[in-house]
Amino acid sequence: MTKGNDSGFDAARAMADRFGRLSLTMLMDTDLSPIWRVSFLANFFTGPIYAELQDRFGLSRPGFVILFSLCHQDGLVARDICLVTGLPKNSISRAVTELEEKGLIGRDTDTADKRAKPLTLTVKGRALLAEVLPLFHERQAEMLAPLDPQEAAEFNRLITKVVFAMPGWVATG
Amino acid sequence: MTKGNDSGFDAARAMADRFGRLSLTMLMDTDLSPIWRVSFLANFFTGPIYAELQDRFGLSRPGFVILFSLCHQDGLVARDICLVTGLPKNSISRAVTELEEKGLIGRDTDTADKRAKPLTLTVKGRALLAEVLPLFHERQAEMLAPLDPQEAAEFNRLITKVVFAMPGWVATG
DNA sequence: TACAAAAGGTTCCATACGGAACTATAAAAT
DNA sequence: ATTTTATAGTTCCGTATGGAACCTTTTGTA
Repeated sequence: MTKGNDSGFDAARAMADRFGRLSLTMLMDTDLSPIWRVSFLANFFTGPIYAELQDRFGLSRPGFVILFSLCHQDGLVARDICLVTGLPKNSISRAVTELEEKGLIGRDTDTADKRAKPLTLTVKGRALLAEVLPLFHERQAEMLAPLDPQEAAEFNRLITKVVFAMPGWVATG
Repeated sequence: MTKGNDSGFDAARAMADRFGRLSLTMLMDTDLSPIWRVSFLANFFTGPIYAELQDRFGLSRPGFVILFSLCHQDGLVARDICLVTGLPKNSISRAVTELEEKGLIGRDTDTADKRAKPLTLTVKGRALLAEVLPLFHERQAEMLAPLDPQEAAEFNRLITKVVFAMPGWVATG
């Protein structure tokens, strides 16, 4: 990428070429540009990668989140996944069934609470996850690439601050 | 909000209460936490507001984006909206038809290019938009509230930098 | 010109999605 | 103890979604 005094112009032109001239307005020149930038980033960032996941690995978005969650904490139940993703419980239920049928996770019944069904990652599930994770790592690296280390650290600090203030204003479902 | 040396703890507890303990792990302690924070913010940020838009005003997400785009630039065509949102053209086509039926937008036929159908905001559409925009403004203010002015400026600078680097790595659809 | 390729929109159709009702178990209340 | 209320998951079903085929107009090419 050109690093000159015209790099701002280059970036704007590349943006317009790829996303249309309107995108410049939406990202920079409206009252809602800050919020639009967040949506825009998340949208074009995660959208394509989940599509690729579906195509290449037959793994749905909820499916991936379940595997990813389980690799960090075994024995989670469906409700845990619902809370952290905001997805409705029937979507998670379907995805769990699907993952179990594919042998990617196991589903027990809690002896103490027979309603709950703790989930565990199988060897096969862990292997698929290992295959898939690099895609996300690459993507994340690309996202942060334009920032130097100090900027990246500051960006992470600020977005963390914003995110941790959310419980105060996000509607309680 | 409590501003003491325990505010970090308070924030973490509030987060766990609202989104589950797992959310703390996902937001802070994984290799993909940076990317997760972006998704998380966008998800819980825009999700509820679009649901409210549908319930209270019968306005779909594509519907809102179309109105919002048109208020900044009249005469846009469906394709412009597709590019800036990443939504497929049939979704936009449906939304446009719906908005026209409700009298919120007008749809001409370009005399120079009879394929294109430039859209315009009607008085009614402009009025609905004026009614709806405050919701987004409030939401945006809440998002940025935890940051002081310098931090907010820096956050905006950094996310802009990230977003404008996207054309280099987002797949060309 | 003609003819192929591309582009803007619409329609068709299979699938994904999420609200609501339901089952089964657990906790709370009287 | 019995009844009510709440919770974990599943199933049902109408709706929304998006890929693919299609129509029409425009652009590029021989």
